[in-house]
Amino acid sequence: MSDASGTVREVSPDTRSKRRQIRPKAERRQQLIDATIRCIAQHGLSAVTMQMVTSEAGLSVGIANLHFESKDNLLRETLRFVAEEYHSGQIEIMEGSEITDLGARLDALLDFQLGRGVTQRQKMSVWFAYYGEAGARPVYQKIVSTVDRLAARKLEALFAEIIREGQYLDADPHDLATGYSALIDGLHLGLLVTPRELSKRRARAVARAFLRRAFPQHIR
Amino acid sequence: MSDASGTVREVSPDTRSKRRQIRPKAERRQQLIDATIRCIAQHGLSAVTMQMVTSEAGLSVGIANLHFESKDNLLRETLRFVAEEYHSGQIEIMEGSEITDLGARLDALLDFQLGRGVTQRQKMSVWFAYYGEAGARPVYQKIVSTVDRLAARKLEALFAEIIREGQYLDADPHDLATGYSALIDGLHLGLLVTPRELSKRRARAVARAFLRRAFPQHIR
DNA sequence: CCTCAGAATGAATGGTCGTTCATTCTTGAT
DNA sequence: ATCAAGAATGAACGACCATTCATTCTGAGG
Repeated sequence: MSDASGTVREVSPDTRSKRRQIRPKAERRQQLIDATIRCIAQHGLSAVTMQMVTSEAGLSVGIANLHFESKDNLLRETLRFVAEEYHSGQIEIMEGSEITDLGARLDALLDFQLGRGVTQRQKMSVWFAYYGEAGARPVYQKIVSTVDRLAARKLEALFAEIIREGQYLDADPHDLATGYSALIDGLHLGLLVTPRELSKRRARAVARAFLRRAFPQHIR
Repeated sequence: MSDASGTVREVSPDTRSKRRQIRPKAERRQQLIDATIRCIAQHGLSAVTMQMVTSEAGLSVGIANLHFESKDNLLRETLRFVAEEYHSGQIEIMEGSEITDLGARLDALLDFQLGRGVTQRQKMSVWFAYYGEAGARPVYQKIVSTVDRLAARKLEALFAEIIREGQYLDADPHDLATGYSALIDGLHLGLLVTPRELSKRRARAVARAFLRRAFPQHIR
């Protein structure tokens, strides 16, 4: 599981020195993207400013335009990062060869989708902040749908395998995959907007109930 | 100067004259909320400005602060309007007495949730624009969750009735209602972000398949 | 016809934002 | 030790935003 950036890093434990540091370009870019994620989660996409992001990253204002050409570009790259992290995680599970049992693979997928890494408020906030703008920004639509399509195909293939193995009649892998994905998205939304009324535990139970009704022999 | 020249005369037949009109407060408020919805859908919540909204409504800039005290308040009232419109529509169906057959009532609910009125891009855009900010704005969370809770309870009650009538064993109305609501939310999201890959027709089919698996005697 | 309460206007204001770029500083090669 | 390359800084700038309020205009009641 590519968790290269899952945790937020805090540099230089002791020295809180203001001494400027020169770091490779790739590292600064990631540092800024991480800060952007934190800012979106805390203040909302529409309230994010460049000053906010750069100071969150512990850097000066000018640096964002040095590594990304503009605010627009920084936001775009941040969305791309979050989207790819999520989808590559899914695909790794669906393609991985260490899990051969199809039911176990479904379980692993569900754990990833509703587990620690993904459902952190930070990531979910970013996710839906962009969805909210997607209607007006074709660029965001494209980034998400491009990466989404591949995951959807893989999920459909997995479902088709399960249907074949379990000989589930009148079960359409395409519709089931669409429904499952929508269900997961909806649960993420519930976790974000009404966390008081929907715990992670219950979200998992609900998703699992969906799978159990569809593939009773494979789940539980 | 002669009016026969290129200059446009003020006396055009039925066109909107620039003559200012005085209208009751409630009407102006709704006019501004409608304009706000259109602006959010077209430009995204983070790009909406007061000038944009007021000119979309065909009014002057000052008027927004006359009827709503601030931009923040206008946006809040717009969310409240959309949220209440959606949820009162649902509740009307679930409480209405003209439909006595439970299966038919479910069908009506589904038609409303994925039908013309709700899934118009405008409304969905607004919906998710606010969801995106909900993580950072407790006010939005409160508006949505307050109105959501009631609809969720009604849905759960409807499901419980159906379960009793159909004697569906090991079906939990609470989990089923949560799952169904999440599914609908997820389908709305799909319709908004990837309309190319998810048509309204298919969204309805997917939701219907969910209900059919849960309540086979009542659906289809 | 006149009056005037208050609805509507939009130029002006003050503040905030994204972006720039002259300057400073760091680092690795010499 | 010296230097050049270029990473990092942050004050400054212009653009744009929300909000204000002096002024204009409207229409119902007298």
